Parts: sequence; structure tokens; C-alpha cells
Amino acid sequence: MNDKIEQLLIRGVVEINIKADLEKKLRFGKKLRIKLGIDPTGSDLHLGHLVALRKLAEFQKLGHQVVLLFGTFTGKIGDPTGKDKMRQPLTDAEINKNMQSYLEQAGKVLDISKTEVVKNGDWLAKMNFEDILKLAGSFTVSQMIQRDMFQERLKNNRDINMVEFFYPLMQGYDSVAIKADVELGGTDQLFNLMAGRKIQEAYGMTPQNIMTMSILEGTSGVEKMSKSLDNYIGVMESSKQIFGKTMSIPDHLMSKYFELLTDLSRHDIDQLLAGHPRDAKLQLAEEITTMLHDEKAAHKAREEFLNVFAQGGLPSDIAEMKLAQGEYPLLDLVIKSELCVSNSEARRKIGEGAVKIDDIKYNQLDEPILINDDPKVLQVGKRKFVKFVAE
RNA sequence: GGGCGGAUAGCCAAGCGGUCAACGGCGGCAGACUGUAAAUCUGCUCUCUCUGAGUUCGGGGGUUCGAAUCCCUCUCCGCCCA
Repeated sequence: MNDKIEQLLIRGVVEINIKADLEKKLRFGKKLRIKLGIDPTGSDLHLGHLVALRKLAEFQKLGHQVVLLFGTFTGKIGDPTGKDKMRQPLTDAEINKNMQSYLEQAGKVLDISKTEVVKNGDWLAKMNFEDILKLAGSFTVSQMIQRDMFQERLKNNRDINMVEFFYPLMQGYDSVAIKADVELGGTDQLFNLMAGRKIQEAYGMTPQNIMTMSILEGTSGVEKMSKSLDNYIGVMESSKQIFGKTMSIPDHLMSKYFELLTDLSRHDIDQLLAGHPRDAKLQLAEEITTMLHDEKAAHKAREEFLNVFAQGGLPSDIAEMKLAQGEYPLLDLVIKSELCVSNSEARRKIGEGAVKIDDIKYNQLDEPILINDDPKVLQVGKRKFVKFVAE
């Protein structure tokens, strides 16, 4: 089983603090408590979240106790990482709803029945001012502002709210509360994870080991995957969307996606990447779709993709729209189709030559189109379709 | 508490009385090219009943024939002094 431990310590991992220490514990077969925190601020997980969740699942499969921590309290404040604004406070009802949804989604890679699920509101909400002072006492201001994010903001004359200093303190205290042996997070979490070590020590505990995971870039290939940048592949999306979005990632990301999101061995990955990039990407898309749906759905998505994009065929599930028989100016049809966000955009798209009817390009706004018993397929751009049928 | 500076479209950022729907960059969309991409080239990127019109430059009020640009006030932010 040694190779599994090695795999655990290497794959997708950027840094372990302290590696030798963690490896020793693992080799001795000690059952460890592994913490991963999630702020239940939205309701959707994407592939970026799965990187750490998959690592958590790896620990779980080796028999360790996995603890999924929901930041029900910290979620009200927001991690300063990558943000320049504080979060809108969420209501308890929203938080609960998000938690349920997250659990269901995490279940795609994790065995929830064996997972300990906790909320930090259970202890953080009960602390009194004395407790808080004790906690705050474990850090100095200069240690706190060492954090890259704070440095950045100071440099750019941006505000830092006092409350934000408490975020790492609270996250660190969570590790005390749940007696974490190991905490996972993205590389951008390094500071908060280290705070956990420091605070555990201040509370007389053995500091946790921390493991930072590679950050997954989004579909456009430059910035990290995030919902607000709209470059994400959502865990709950349809097999068709997951497949298509995976196919649209830049080639150079394939290796990383394979490593972080599939179980293929390095050897197999290298072999795939040595072949035709398109085939490698098809394989990647199929693996990821299988993980989030099943093999059958993945296979179907692949067929569909090849048909629509490689052969220029039509998707099998075009939305239908009923219209009274008769002639319509092209612009009217495009507006009615709701494939454009505004009428102005509809005009532009026609002018750009992005509009086709039954695969024939038209660029006159007033081009008359006859709607009769023959259904007409309107296409805007590469991937938006509507089928018009006469009533 | 006092002084100074700032708030411009999704983001960054120019403009500082008319020619401003507002330079430029990023991002996004479309077309060409492709392997589905990337890179590259081209066009577009507030709305509408679209060769014209309407609404935008933190909020409100004012000056002016005319304001993103000047004045007053409010809100928010940063810096410096206490």
C-alpha cells in the first residue's frame, strides 16, 4: 500500500507542511482527522472545488476520518482571499439550503456516510469577548499583515476591515475545535492553514499538517476557476455541458486536468498527451463527465459533441418554438428566439454573419423567412439553436 | 477632530464646459482559420419602434443656450496630521 501513500502525498499537491512528519504518521498507520473547510456562500460546486474534495476522498479510502467543515459562521464575513469587498451576510435559511446542496454535490466524490459534517457556528457563535481576546492574542499585527493579500491591499490603498483579520483566526480555531491532524486547501489558503498550526499550538495541541493543492484554472485557461468569472464547469451541470465545456479548455491545461480530476496514471496520461490532442481531450471530457454523471451519459455526450462540432450536425435536443404560419422578417425571428440578450444584440449578430437558418447564412435584417409545415432551425453563433414550427 | 485626494460602462482606466455613448487595455461575443481549442487577423461589445432617438460618468440639488467636466450638499473610500 506504500504506493498509495506516495500517491496521496504527491498527486496534485503543491506543498506539505511538514511532509516528513505527515508521511511518518501515515506509514505508522495512524488514523488521522482530515479537515476541509467550505464556506456555504453559494449553492454550486465546480471542478475547482473537487480538487481538494478528491484528495479528501483519497484519505477517506485509506481509512482516515474525514471532516467536512461548513463555515456557517465565517461565511457571514468572507475570506479576504482574492476579494476586495466584504460579503453580504447570508441568512440561516440560505446557509442551510446551501449546505444541503453542497453535501449532495460532494457526494459525487466522497462517501458522505463516513464523513463527519460540522458547522463552525456551533462553537464560534458561543465565544465571549474573553475567548476572542485569547484567540486574537495568538497573533501579532505584523504577522497578520504579512499575508500577501493584505500587503497587496495596503500597497493599492484599498481598505482592510478589522473583521477580516479575524477570518484566519476563526479558521485556525476551527482546527482546535475539531482536533484536526491535517487540513487541506488550495495554495491560496496557505496563510489561513498556517494560522491553524499557530493557533493549535497556542491552545496546547500538536499543530496540524497542512497540504496545499494546485489551483485549477478555469475554462478560459488563465485565471482560477470561479463562478464570478464564469469560467467554471459546475458539478451539477448536464452531461452535455460538462463535456462541451471540458472540450473548450486550452490544450495546455489538459495535463493538469487529467492529474487533478481523473484517476489515470501518469504513464497513461503521458501516452494520451503524446497522441492527437483532440483525442486526448475527448478522453478527458469523457472521464470528467463519467465522474459527475455515468459512463452512459458520458458516451452519449461524446457522440453528440462529435456530431455537432466535428461534423457540423444539429444537436439532438433543440428547443422548439411554435409560431403562426407566415412570413417573418429575420430580425423578428431572432428576437422571438430569445437567443440574444437584447434586440440590439440580435441586430448585431445578424450583421456579423452569425445567424443561419437551416445552415444557410443570412445577413439582411428584413430577410423574409417563411414559417410553414417544414420546421426551420435558427442558429445564432456556434452553439445556440431554436427550431421553429408552425402551429 | 483637522487637511488633502478620489468615486467614469463587466473590470482597469483616459476625459476635466460643447465635436462624449465617452480614447486605450482586459474580459466577452461573432466571423475567418482550425482539431473542439489556443495563437493570429477582422468586426462588435448601454437600450430602443435603429441612417434616427432615449438613458448613462457615486446620490440629490444648482449655474449655463449646453455639464462626465464648474458650484453646493449627501454617501462611500484612500492618504497625511492629531
